[in-house]
Parts: sequence; C-alpha cells; structure tokens
Amino acid sequence: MASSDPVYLRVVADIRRQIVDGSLPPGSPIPSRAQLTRKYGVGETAARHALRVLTAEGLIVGRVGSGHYVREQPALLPLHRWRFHDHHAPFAADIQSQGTRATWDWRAEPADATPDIAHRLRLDESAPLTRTRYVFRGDGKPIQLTTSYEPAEFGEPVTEENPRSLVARLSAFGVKITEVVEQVHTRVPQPAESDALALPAGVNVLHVERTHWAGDRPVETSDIVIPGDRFRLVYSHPLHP
Amino acid sequence: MASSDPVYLRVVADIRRQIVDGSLPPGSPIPSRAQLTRKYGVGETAARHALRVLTAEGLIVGRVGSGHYVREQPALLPLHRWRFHDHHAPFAADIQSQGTRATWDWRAEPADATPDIAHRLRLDESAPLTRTRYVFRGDGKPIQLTTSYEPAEFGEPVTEENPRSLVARLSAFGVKITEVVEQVHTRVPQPAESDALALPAGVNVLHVERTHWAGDRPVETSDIVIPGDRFRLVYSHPLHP
DNA sequence: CACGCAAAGTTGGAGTTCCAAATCTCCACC
DNA sequence: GGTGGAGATTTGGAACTCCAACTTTGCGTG
Repeated sequence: MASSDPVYLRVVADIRRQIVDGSLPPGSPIPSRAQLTRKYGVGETAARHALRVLTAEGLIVGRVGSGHYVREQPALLPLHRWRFHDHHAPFAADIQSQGTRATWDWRAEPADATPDIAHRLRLDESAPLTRTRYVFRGDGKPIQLTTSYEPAEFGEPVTEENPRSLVARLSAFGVKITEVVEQVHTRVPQPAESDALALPAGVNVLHVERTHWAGDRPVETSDIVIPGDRFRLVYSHPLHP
Repeated sequence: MASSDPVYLRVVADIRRQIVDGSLPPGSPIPSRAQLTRKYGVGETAARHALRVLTAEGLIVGRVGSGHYVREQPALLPLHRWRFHDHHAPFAADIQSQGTRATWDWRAEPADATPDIAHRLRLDESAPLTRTRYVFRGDGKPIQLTTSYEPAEFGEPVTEENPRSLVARLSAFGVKITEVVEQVHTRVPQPAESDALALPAGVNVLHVERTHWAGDRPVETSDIVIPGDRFRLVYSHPLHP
C-alpha cells in the first residue's frame, strides 16, 4: 500500500482488511462519514468515496439515518445442475432441501428468433419459436429467471394442464434428448433483473446458457439468470477410465 | 423511469440505453463531464457520478486526458471443463485453440490445512498438505490463478521433472479417481487477484472450487480463479435414458 | 413508570471549486 | 512536408457545503 496512492484507497484498504480478517464481523457498524474524516484525517469527499467503493464491492451496506454496516454474507446455496435433469423444475428439489418453499410460474408465447437465439438453435433468423419465461421463487421471493426457447414446430408449450418435462414432451415428437450443455458466465445484472431479483448493489448474476441437444441438433435453449451472491452451481462428472 | 428518482440515474439510464441498444457502439466517445452538465442540465457532481456508475458497471472506461469510451467487450472464450480432464493443464488445449500461446508456472510447498480446506478434504485441522499455486498465462498475460491442495501423504508434488497429471500421479499410490465435482460461484476479486489478472474496474471473477474424489474420499481440491469478463465455462452432460 | 416528542446523528443526492497529470489539437517554425 | 511546442480539454482526486429523509437517543411530561 504505497503512501502515494489516493487517500480514499487507504481508508478502503484499512476497512476491507478488518472485514476480511474478521475483526469486523458481519453486522458491525462502520464509522460514519464524520468519524472517518476525524479518524483518518481526510475530507468528507474521501470518506464518502471510500464508503461508496466498499458498498459497490458488496462488503458493506448503508442504511439511511442509521449507518453503514458490514454486510451479512448470505450462504451460497448449492444448485446441483445435473442431478435432477429430468425434472420439470430441477431447482425445486435443491431449494426445498434447504427448507425453503419453492414455487414458480411461467408464460409461454410465440416469438421470432433473434440473431443470437437463431444461432444457438441453428435456425434461420426470425424463425418461429415458442418462448417461455419462468420466474422461480423461494418463499415467494424471485430467485431465478429463465427464458426458454424452442422451435415452434414442437407445438404445445408447457401449460398448467400439461406440466411435463421437456424430455417427456419432446419424446412425443420422436425427439430423444441426448445431451445437455451449460455455458456459465458472470455479468452485471440488467436493471430489470436487478429489480426482479432484488439484488443489492454490486452483486453480479450468474448467467447459464443451457442447450438441449438431440444428436447434433439443438432442440431447446434457455437463458438462466441467478443471483451471484446466494447460489453456487454444482457440476459433477464421473470418470470411467 | 420515474422523474422523481435521482438526476444522475437519468443520465446513467439514458447512456446505458444507448450502449445496450447499439446506438453507441464499442469505442464510441461518451460526452465529457462539461458536455453532460450542459446536455442534461445537471451539476458536475451528477455528471461525474453517472460516469462513475457506468464505469463500475463495466460499460465504459475512462482515459485520463482523453475521455470516456464505450468499453470493448472482450469475447467470452469457452473453457471446456471436462473435455480435457486427464490433461495436466486442461485449459491449455482451449486457450491454444483460440490462437493464443498457453504457458504456466507453479510452485509447490508444504502447508497446513485451513479450516475450510480441511473440511473440503475431510481432514483434521492443520493436517499437513501439499499446496501448489499455478499461474496460467495466455500470450504471457495471467488469465487463471489456481491453488491446489492435496494431502501430504501423496508426497511428490508436481515438479519440473515429474509433470504428470493428478490422475497419473495418484494411481502410483493405488488411488483411482472416480469423480470430479466443480462448484462455481462469482465474487468480487481480492486486491491481489485484481492485480495479478489485470482486471478492469467492476469485473467479477468466476471462482471454481474443484474436488477430485476417489470413491467417497476427497483426494485433491483446488480454487480456480478466472476473469469473469473473458471466459465462460462449458459443461456438457450426456443423457442416457 | 411509560410514552411521546424533539434533538442529534446519519445517509444519499446535489452543487461548486481547485488542481495535477495526461492527452489532444493546431499552429508556427524549420 | 515534417516537427515541436503551446494551449485547450479531460479525467480523477480532493475539499467544502447545503439539504431532505430517515433513525436513534434521550429527556421531559403526564
């Protein structure tokens, strides 16, 4: 920590150290702006900026009228991605095993392929699709947003009366799913997602791009958006030599 | 966008919209602070704050003396997590297929188990371990940090003269690896990681916690840290009915 | 003793100003 | 035509200030 770099970084580094090494456990109050200016001999701007940076990093939260506090880090609940793959809502078993009530709703509607989705499903642009948007909830609060796309020719989307899994629905068309591929990356939430998932500042999402394949033909693809501060994805892979 | 919410958010929302809808393609200049104050009729603080927020979101970058520009979003290179599992450096094949030169170095040393690692390897606290730190580079620049832990009893760590894969090394001890489990989450980089990986502001890392199992015994566990803005993890899973 | 209210403290939005360091532009000079 | 330098811009750090909205605390009154 060179003494040459910005003073606000000195404050940030000092508080961050205390948080990560445990001397400031979750819930502890952070000195107020006024106290920081005195304690570190810096101006309001630097104190304020330091608090903002720590907030953006997700280490602390501010409560208007009260103060800043070390953020309670929620436990990272495991989502076992393959274990329940032939389940209508693979996530439900995991969520419920955590003692949380899992619910979800969805809406299917016709849509035209965007360039991205057309590429993922190897279709022509603007090909007719069925788009289904799911909101998965734990104890009523949204915790996963999924948008699923499949070629319109598979007709009958998921309905209240026909809540069968994808594998079951497609087998009615003689299509046998042979492989699932998931691509995971992380990104900043879009405002709508931030809103829907009630994400605190500075929390990224995990974005899973899942594609079901029947042989070498992609038959369904989804975008799955998950709060990055509350879940971890679990993939297991047996080795047979 | 209610007209009641902070003015700086009006600026943020307007610029963000132009970036995501493509009217401001990567590389385009963003109006300067002075121009923003005029254009939106706000004060310096609001203009400055808006630029800071967009920077933290990773949408723009500032260059001192020049201006702010829409950030070039690097392509998300795929890392196929299982395909090369019995490879000394599974990532090398993927990196090289991208036309990038892959290199790596490492240092093995004895260490005592931390509570976390002890739990993951089902050992007693402070049990003796071999800790190996890898730095993987693409064209010389660090792109992946890995720390691997295995019980000290497996002796002989990876050396220059003995660069065999984990599977091969352990089979010499009669230990046959049967399963690999990877747990993926995302988090803010630690300062050291941010430094080593040269991460731009606002970029999270993907953290993969990988454990190799021999039956129901964990025999190796690693923490793998990857820049979240440049890679996506690819997991594929065959379905056999 | 209990209750309510006022005062004090705190966050977050917003404005203004000053400055160092880097960059860019353009013109004058060779 | 090329080169160098001066001046204008721009970012990023920092200071100070004002204010609305909210929370906490503690005191005084019934």
